[in-house]
Amino acid sequence: MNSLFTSFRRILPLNPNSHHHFLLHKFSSSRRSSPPIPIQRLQQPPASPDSTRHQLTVPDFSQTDLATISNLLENQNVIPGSSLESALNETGIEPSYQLVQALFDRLSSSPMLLHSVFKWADTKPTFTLSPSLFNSVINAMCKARDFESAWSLIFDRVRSDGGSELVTADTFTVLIRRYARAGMVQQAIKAFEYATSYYDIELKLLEVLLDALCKEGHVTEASMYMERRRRMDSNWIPSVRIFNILLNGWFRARKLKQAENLWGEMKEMNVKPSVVTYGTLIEGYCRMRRVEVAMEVLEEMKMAEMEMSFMVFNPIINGLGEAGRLQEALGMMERFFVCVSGPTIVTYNSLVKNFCKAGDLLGASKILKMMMNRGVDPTPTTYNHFFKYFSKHNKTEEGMNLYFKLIEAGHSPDRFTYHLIMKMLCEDGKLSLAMQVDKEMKNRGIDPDLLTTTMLIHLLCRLDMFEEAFEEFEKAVRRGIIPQYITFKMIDNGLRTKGLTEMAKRLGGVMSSLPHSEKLPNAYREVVDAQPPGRGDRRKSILHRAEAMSDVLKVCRNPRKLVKMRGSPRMTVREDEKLADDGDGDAVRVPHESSSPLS
DNA sequence: ATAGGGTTAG
Repeated sequence: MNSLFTSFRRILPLNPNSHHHFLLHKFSSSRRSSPPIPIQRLQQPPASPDSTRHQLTVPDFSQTDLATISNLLENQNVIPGSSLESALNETGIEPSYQLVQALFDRLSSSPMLLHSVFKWADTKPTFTLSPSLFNSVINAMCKARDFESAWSLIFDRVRSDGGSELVTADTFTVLIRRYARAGMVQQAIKAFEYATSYYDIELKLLEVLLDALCKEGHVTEASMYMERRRRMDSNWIPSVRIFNILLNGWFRARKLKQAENLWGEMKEMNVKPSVVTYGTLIEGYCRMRRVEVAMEVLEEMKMAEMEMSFMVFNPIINGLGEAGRLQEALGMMERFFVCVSGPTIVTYNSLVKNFCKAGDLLGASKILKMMMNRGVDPTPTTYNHFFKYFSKHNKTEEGMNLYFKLIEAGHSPDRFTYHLIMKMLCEDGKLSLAMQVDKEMKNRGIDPDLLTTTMLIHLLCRLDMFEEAFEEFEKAVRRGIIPQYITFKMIDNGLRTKGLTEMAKRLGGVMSSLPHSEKLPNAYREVVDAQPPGRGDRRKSILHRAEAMSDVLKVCRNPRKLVKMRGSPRMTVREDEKLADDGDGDAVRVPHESSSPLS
């Protein structure tokens, strides 16, 4: 830290007359001690609904058992299930609720192993299957797209009269949501119809069905299904909840016209809108950049004496800010103050963002002061908006000033903060600072990633420091990062031009040991073909290209979010192999037909 | 987990 600070002063002498020096004092006023790095992690298995019910029972699964079985499964994964079952029996391990649950978590991608484990546990007399464990088997099977096994499990447990202790409405909820997620709309509907023919749970499940379809991007189908039911029973009036679900679906799909039609229909049918309805409308209109209309809805809501909260104020304040109407946004916040919930961190962050976007840093820091006076602490998101501004306008010095202030005040920058800072420093050619920030980022527990590594290496190339670039390249690979092909090419070209063929060969060796594509952005190929590596403005455009490319490579961690944003023309999502499994274990969508008993 | 609920885009 100290060396970083000194070198910073050497490279960028502090300028007390900087336009943005007022920022220097803002963040430090909420001085607090640096939060300790959490060392201990929870050792216990995640609590499940069933285990919390018997809180006093000693956890009944040992890590050794889990390891033994995991090991067994790994070595058996090509041998048919029957032999696996006997192998499991030979271990002599008694299945328990938690052990089985833990195994399911590990097996979510392998339906066959899942099935074996389930059968192994299920045949033991000491093992009793609870409804929630049963549903989690169903869930795991469906997640692995083995709907057929899920159905056969259900049919095994359903009595001839259709009743069952295990098969409940929740079971079908799981099934329906999973079908919807897999894009199998017809199967989702069939599952719903099957369930409702046996159970008296139609209303709740209908909501589940429509909600699942809407959330997975099938609003039209959801809406058509509702219409069909209305035609079947002309007296039927859909619940507010159903209207809300569909309204939300239309807005998510950015179909304003349809949303408005439904809203009209709702009024025609005298279905009284709820707070959720108003919230959905307001948020929806704001997202469609129709703040004006959103504010009309707000007035209507007031007339209806509905309680107004951050659910309606936040989108409007953000909408006004996005439209550059910052004074009105502030005015709206005044109204917000008098309501019970009052402004939240989201409100302040949104205002800070839009003041920064408008280039009004003074306004932004006033918001900052306001929020801290009200006891709301800024989050990394808050100050990232400032960094965004500094990075965009090449205000490296101001950016670094802010960075040091934050560190001194005990704040913890996040990954995005470091991305912005590194971008700023690399574009500005501040090599030694960039190297040190990179180091500090590591020390603070944020692992360097493809993006920061790429920026750093490309800077080295720009500075004709190809040997150092190679060194960083190797380091990155050792940390498990696969550099982009363009990065390799840049170093390779540089080394060859400098006559360092031996090093170039080593570089080539490292690269070919890595799985990689050989695609290059067009802009790069043009430049390289036209002129050998050198300095000049066009080199800079390469850097920009490379950064843009690595931005694209950022993987969305949560597939649900992709689904949420789907249909938005302003969002470009590459639905390719990069969208593979994440923590939740949801598989990539692949069109796939099921041969469930219903299809 | 699921009726809205948030985070940064040219």
